[in-house]
Order: sequence, then structure tokens, then C-alpha cells
Amino acid sequence: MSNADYLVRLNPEQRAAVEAVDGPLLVLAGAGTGKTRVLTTRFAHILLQGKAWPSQVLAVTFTNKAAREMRERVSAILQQPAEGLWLGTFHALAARMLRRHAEQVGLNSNFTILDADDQNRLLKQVMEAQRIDTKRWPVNGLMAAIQRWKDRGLEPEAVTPAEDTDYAGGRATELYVAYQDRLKALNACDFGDLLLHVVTLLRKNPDILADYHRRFRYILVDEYQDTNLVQYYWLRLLAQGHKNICCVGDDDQSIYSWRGAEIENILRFEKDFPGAQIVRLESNYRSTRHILAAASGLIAKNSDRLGKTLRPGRADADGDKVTVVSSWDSDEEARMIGDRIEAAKRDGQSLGEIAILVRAGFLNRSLEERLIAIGLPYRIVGGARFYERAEIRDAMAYFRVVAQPADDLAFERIVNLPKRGLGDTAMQAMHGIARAESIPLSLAAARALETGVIKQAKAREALRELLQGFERWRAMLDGAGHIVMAQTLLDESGYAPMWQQDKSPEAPGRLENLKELVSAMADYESLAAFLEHVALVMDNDEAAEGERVSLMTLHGAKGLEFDMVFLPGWEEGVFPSRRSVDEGGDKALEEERRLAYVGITRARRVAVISHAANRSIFGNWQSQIPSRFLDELPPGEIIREGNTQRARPGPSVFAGGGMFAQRPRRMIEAGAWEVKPRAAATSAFKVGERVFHQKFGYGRITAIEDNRLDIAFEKAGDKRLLDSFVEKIG
DNA sequence: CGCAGCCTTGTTTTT
DNA sequence: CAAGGCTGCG
Repeated sequence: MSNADYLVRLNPEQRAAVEAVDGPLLVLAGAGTGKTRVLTTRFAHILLQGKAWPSQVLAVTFTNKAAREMRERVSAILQQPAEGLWLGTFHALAARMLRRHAEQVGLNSNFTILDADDQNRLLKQVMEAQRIDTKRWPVNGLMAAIQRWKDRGLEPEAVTPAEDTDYAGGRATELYVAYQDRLKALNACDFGDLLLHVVTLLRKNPDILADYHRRFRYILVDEYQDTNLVQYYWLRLLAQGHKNICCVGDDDQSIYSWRGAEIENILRFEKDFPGAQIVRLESNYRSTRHILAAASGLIAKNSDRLGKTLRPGRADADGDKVTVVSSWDSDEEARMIGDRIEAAKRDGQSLGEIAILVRAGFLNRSLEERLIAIGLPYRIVGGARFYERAEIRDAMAYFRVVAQPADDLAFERIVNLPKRGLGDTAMQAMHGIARAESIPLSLAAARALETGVIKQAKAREALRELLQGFERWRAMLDGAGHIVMAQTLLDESGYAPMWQQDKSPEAPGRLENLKELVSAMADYESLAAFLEHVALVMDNDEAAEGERVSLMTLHGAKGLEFDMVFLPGWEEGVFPSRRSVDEGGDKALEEERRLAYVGITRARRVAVISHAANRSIFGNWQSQIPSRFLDELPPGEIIREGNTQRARPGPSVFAGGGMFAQRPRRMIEAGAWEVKPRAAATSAFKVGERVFHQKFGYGRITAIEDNRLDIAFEKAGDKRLLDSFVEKIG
């Protein structure tokens, strides 16, 4: 593409969004309306018009993937590598700013960024030091509260009674203070701190803020609907200078409130930035008209919306209606999906363009089993990630101690790994010294050797060797470089040999991962740069090799598109998620609905939604009620298939016969997802009656609520079922 | 000090 | 059903 015609390729609304360069602008971009194109073209337009140098534009995204994509596309339009840009995720950019001014908030610029696991362990230590019973008061509960405070931009002293929780008898803020103190002592930050500290320092230092005002003439923000309050404060502070802030987002795709995102940020944009223009992108170039209509009909049930109508923008927008399939159980649902994928494959459909999108990870299980059984290649996107694997985290802990001897959490993780004979008592001793003298653990360990508090000679010797090792490895950074250092360390520390001697089946894979880790280091010029990368870029998008079906969560699918999309598990409790709705009420329900909207709008050509009448959850079978979202789909846009009867009354379901095999059973009416709650009076059951269920066997009714029965099954335990799935025993 | 086996417990979504 | 924490033993 020559850079002269980049504007011609836009439709009028997109072009308006690109050309309205000065002043605040909100671009409401529906799914598939060319949001990324607008953002990147606008970026390039600013540069090509000579409005700013590349270093004078701040471009913020949520994910590393989006940042990478934007960088590539801007380069393509500029026809040169886009370097020296302030382009990245909120967290990466905040970390960059914070390192420049770390001393303003009491940190050293080489501070460590802790991951979720470290955060939890640290907070647990803090709580135990304060004699909090972590059984009665789970660490996760306080962690969540602290994160919420940080998401809202609240330092401990800013937590008002109204924002407080009654956690641990009202000691939550006190613990928050202790946790923050501990972080500073460790010269560490958690994820929330990156933004919180930056906002604090910008507020307290007008001169620094003025500096950034001078620098950033234009600000571009992607996925604005997912920003939380601190992110919003940060943007608002920076935008005060030139007021050229452009936020792109879609209120209908706000799905991260559980992580602190405030949909109000986007709903309130015009108030926050007076004189703001709003451009709506409503021409969808992705999906067929039925898919769009189904998604639009569903999202129309939400009330908190700015309002936006998706129009089919494709010339070939005709296509099939959305299919809704009912199945007896999750296995049959998985079989149905597998069959359809195989059929599509026979018709020449590329597997890489097929996705199965689920509400939660556990739904993958039966799907995976089926795909393996029929030999369809698949990949799980966003599953156990590379940098979260134990061996990687262990190796990283070693590297962290090399980079920062004061990193107690890392030191603690590896001091006895491989086993060096340092158990609880030795650790207690070291902690005691560290606390008494206010020194890092690794120094305390050296002191412990001198004072001889570690009794066992073997442990002492092993510890001495480890500490000497760290000095050697640290010295290698200057001469041999970080890659040689890493190899030497993994070998000499005994960590890699530990896995070499391990006979378990996964050991070879772990060694392989360690090799991969070391080779990944080659892309970074220093150990510090590598550590930063790992802390902030948790995704390593392994090249999507080969033709594979993608399995992922609905959250993970945001921003992606596929020819063919399967949406299984549309059942009450699963989707919408019971837990979300219990916690967040109507607001959460609307968010679940937005998630459904995101799911449907991923599909270009084919969307298949399904539900099953029975599903195994937490290891036991439950009877499932079809999702209310199914009823909310416009009837004219969908075709229903299947039913909730057992597919075949063959031996497969109750293999081996057994006590249930011979029972006569009442069949459930076809099309059972239309089963609606009936009036209480019609329930033909009585408390105390003995009943039979096809999967759970015999039981007795303990309570009746409308058409729902609480039943104590002899084998399967207590369940709540729809009465239509149960039969009386005469 | 370390291990094995028991029990509990909890399962959404992630930068 | 899994993983992780706790207990009790060698």
C-alpha cells in the first residue's frame, strides 16, 4: 500500500474518526466495524500530517497482542519500522513511566514486578505476621479487596469507611498498609501498583506531569470500555495538556468488570471531556445478516447502553440462520460439535477458522475428549501459559535473585529447590535474622551461616554453596552475558539436574521448557529487560502452527473472528454464570449478556449455539436448565435442532447394565429447551415421595419449589432438578 | 527434615 | 475430580 491512499480505503464513518484529529473524540465501534483499522490509520495520519513525532503520541492497549498488532500495522502504513513509540499496554507503559520516577514513590528504579502467585504468598506472610487466622479469613478475599482499592486508585489512607470492608474484624485497611510497606521493603510492585503509583506521582509532582503534557500531543486508547478508575485517572491527567484524546471502544463488549473495569467510563465520556465528538461505527464487515440480527436482538435486552445498531456491511451478507442445538448431555453435545466440524472439514472448511468458545475452562473437558477421540487437531488458547509453569517460575526465581538479591519471595522459592536440607526450622532462623536486622533474606542466610544457627552440617554446606553460586552467577552477567549465565546457573544450582534425574513422565517436557526459556532470553539485551518482559508479557503466542480448531473462553476470544463458531454450554448457572449473577445481580447479568454478544459476533459465516440437559460439574452430574439467553434470541434468526432426549437408548450411557439399566423411563419432551417453569400447582410431586432419575438413580424428595425438586439421592447425594427429569415410583 | 497419604476445598474470566 | 494444604509418621 502506498501511504497516499490509506484514507481512501475507509468508509465515511471510519474516515471521520480518523480525520477528527484535534480535541476529544469517542469512537463507538461495534463488533467487526474496523476498530483496529481506524485506530492504526489515525495514528499514521497524525504522523503523516506532521501533527506530531512518533515519540509524541501515546497509544494504549489492553493486551500485548493488540499492542503488537498496532505496531505492525502502523509500520505498514508508514512503510518503515515504528520505533521510539510510547505504544503498549496500560501496564507496560505505566511501568516505563514508574521506572523513570520510582524514587518519588519510595522505590528503586529496578523494582520487581510480582505476579499473582507472589502477591498471594506475600500477603499471606503479612497476614500471618499480624496473627490473622487465614482459614477464617482467606487470603484471596483480602487480595481481591486490595485489588479493588487499587483499581479505584485508592492508597491505603484514601480508603474511606464507605469503601472499607468488614474483613478480619475491620482490620483490612491496616493489613493493606502492612502489605504496601512490605512491597516497598522488597522494592517490589504488584500489578495494581504500577498504575496506582504512577497516578500518585503525577498528582504530587506537577512538574513531572507538565513534562508529559509537553511530550504527549496525542493520546489513543483502545478498548476504552474495559478501563478501570485508575487507568481513567491516568488518562485524564495526561490528556489535560493538549486535550487530544481519542478513545475507541464498545460499551456492548465491556466484559471485565470483575477486574475493575467500569463501564461508566465510556458511558460518561462526554461529561469527562467537554466538547467531545462521538463517531459511531456501525457497518459490520464480518458477519452474515442473521448472525448480526441474532446478536443485536440479544444485546437489545440490556439497558445500560449508549445505543448502536450494527448494519451488515458485506455485499455477501446472506447466509444461514444461527443454529441452536439441544442435547441430552455434555458428551452428546461434544459429539454433535465434533460431527459438524468433521462435516465442515469434508466440505473444505479450514480448521484454523473454526473455534469453540466456552464460558469457563472446565467446559473444555468433554469437548477435548471428543476431539481426541475422533482425531481432530485442536489447540487450547490461553490454557496453562508458559510463564506460569512451575519449572519456568522456579528458573525465573533464580534469575530474579541474581538480578536483585533483595527479592525475598524469589529467594524463598528456590532456597530449598532442589532439596538442600533447609526445612522450616532453618527458614525460621533466617527470617528471624532478616527481621531483626532489617536485611534481605539472602543476606540473612549468609549471616545464619556465620552465627551457626543452622545445625545440620549438610544443610549448612549446601546453603554456602548456593550463596557462593549466586555471587559467581552475578559476576558472569558482565563478562559472559545473561544467556551463558542462565545455562550455567541452571546446571550448577542443581535445578536442571534435578529434573534430569526425575523419572516422572513430565520431566523431559520440563527440561525442554527450560531450554526454551533460555533461548527466549537471547531476544533481550539484558537480564533486567528479560525479567520485565516476562512480568508484563505473560503471553507467549506460540506460532499458530498447523490447521487446528481453537478452543478458548469467551473472554479470550474478544477481538478475534472465525468462519465457524460453536458456543456450547448455554445453560443457567453456567452461562449466565451462577456465581457472577449471585455476586453482581442485574449488572452482572447484563455483562453475561454482553459476553454472549461477543461470542456470537465472533462468527463470520456459521454460529452454532448449544445446551445440554445434563452436565458433570465439580465431578457430579447435574440437571441443567437451558439458558435464558436462548429465549432472548430473535426467533426469526435461529433454527432449532436436536432435543434433550437421550440420543440412543443403547448401552453406552449406562454401560455395564447395573441397577439402573432395566428401569423403564419416561422420555423428556422434545425441544425441551422450551421447558418453562410451570405453575406450582401443577407439580405432581409431594415431599417425601420416592423418585427415579435416569442418571442419579433413586432418591426421596426433600423440598419442592415450583417445578424444582430438591431430592436426596441414595447414590448421588443432594440435587435440585426440574420435575420433568424425574419420575415417580409407583 | 521429608514424605506420603489424607482431607479439604474450590472451579470463571487476566494485565 | 483436581490440586493444594495439613497431619502424622519414619
